[in-house]
Amino acid sequence: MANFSLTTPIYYVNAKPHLGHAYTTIIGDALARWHRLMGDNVHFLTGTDEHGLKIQQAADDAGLTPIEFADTIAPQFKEAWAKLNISNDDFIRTTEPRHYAGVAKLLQACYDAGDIELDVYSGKYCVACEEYFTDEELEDDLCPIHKRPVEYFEEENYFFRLSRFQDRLLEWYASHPGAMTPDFRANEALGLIRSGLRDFSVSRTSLTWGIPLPWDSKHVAYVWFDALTNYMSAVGYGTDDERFNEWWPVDYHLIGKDIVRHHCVYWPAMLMSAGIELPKGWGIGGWLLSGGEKMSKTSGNVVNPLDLVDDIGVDGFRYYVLAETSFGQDGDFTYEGLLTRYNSDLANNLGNLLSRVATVVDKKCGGIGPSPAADSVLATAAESAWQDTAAAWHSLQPSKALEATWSLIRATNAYLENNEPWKSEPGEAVDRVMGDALEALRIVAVLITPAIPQTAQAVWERIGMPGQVSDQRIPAAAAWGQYPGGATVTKGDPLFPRRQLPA
RNA sequence: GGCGGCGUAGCUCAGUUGGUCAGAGCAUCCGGCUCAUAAUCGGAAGGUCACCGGUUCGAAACCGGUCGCCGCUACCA
Repeated sequence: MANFSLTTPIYYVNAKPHLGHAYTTIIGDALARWHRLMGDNVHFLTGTDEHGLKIQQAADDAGLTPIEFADTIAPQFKEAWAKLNISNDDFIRTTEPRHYAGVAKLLQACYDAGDIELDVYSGKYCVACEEYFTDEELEDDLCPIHKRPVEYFEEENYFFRLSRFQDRLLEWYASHPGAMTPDFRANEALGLIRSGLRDFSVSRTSLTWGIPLPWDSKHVAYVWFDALTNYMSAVGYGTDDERFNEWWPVDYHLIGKDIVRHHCVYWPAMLMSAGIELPKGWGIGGWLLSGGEKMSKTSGNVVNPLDLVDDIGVDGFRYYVLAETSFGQDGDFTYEGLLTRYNSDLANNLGNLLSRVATVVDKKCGGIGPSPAADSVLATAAESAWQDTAAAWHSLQPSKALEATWSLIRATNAYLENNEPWKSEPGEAVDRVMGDALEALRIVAVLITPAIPQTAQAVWERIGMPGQVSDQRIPAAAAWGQYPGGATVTKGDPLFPRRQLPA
């Protein structure tokens, strides 16, 4: 059994879970479930990033200590993922002891390698923000947030000598083509490296809410060494070498396009310095916009994913997110689009297919599902459907995977039209057609498991299959002809009641 | 400014290395069916493949140019 591990970014606890978090996490979950279906031993990691100035400030504002504050937000992410049916195997918080151990170990390794050195960070600093700004960010030399003059400050920081890694990074990526997906995002990342790399600071003395440097406790690790290291500390780096060796390197880091630099440039350089193997892959997603714009309170387009789950169901939401967007590209969430997808694909195609099959089996076969024919024309449709579905998941294209699966649903609807079993008297001819349709639905149930697991199980049970569909294994379970004659087929309420589009 | 990408049916987009490549889904219209959630199946309509020029026996696809749009360009989806 092969190991397959993947990660989402860890989410900063200065905000509650929103549509963007849900988007990346759902894609990760579907991919994790696909690999479990393939029989891989999967480790799917997500978590929360809890250090830093903003948390310290937010905690102060709330009259809490930083950890008390983080303790109020982190559970909200866990609850959100539970509600979205996210099957993460672990949830790491950067405030956990195991993470402290991992960060300390990585920092020490890079320090020992001579790639972390004391230097002076200088820049223009807004006292109100307690942040540095670049000249581009300043507006007429004023802080863009407070509109007040900034001061020139110098601060003693430890720096990671990223500038030493430009050639090594380019060489590594050249010898690992396809590591970053999709290609156009990979090109952007390579462009960043070619344009020259500057050292970056890895510590602050002005900050207290963080992990102290092992060799100089006056300094606290600054964001990147802290956050990125979660991917390793979660699987034992610094605490359990055996476990770490089992799970590292990770197969895929799923990330958003805005953190490419840190994951595809900083992170591999840090690992090189420490003498640790690099990740095998990066999946770089676009943003899920809302009504064509990035979500923001001011434009009033903020979408709460949990509200949508209440409205359209967890699988309705998951399906929409996975089917409507092309991974890598920005997607656009619209409520109309959500309902249109739901009606056409889930209610009309899949849900209605299940309904009509159950009814005909009830009327013509006494409610007992007949076995399929080995030479059904649907067998070839099923074969190409699962192969195309598999290929799409493996190239990180959920929307294509679903499209491929849906081709079998369409073929099955057409098959029923061509044979019109409802016109025939009960008998062998009808049994054959309905057995084929049920077999197609069995395979569909398997193939939709990663995307819409709850629905997959419901279909599985309605057609009378025993046990958990998630226990099925591809490719064996995708092979034609396994629906056992004699199973009880259940008519029931529509899986996806059609929804009225708002006028 | 620099680097990169895009402009194909009303909409969202597929179109490997140039030769049935002019396609899919949704939407629209017509017809069939009535087992089914007014669902489904079939068919039709609709595109000078942004524009101009070039290479070629042949280009949506290769080259040059024009117009338009977009992404990335150092701190967290």
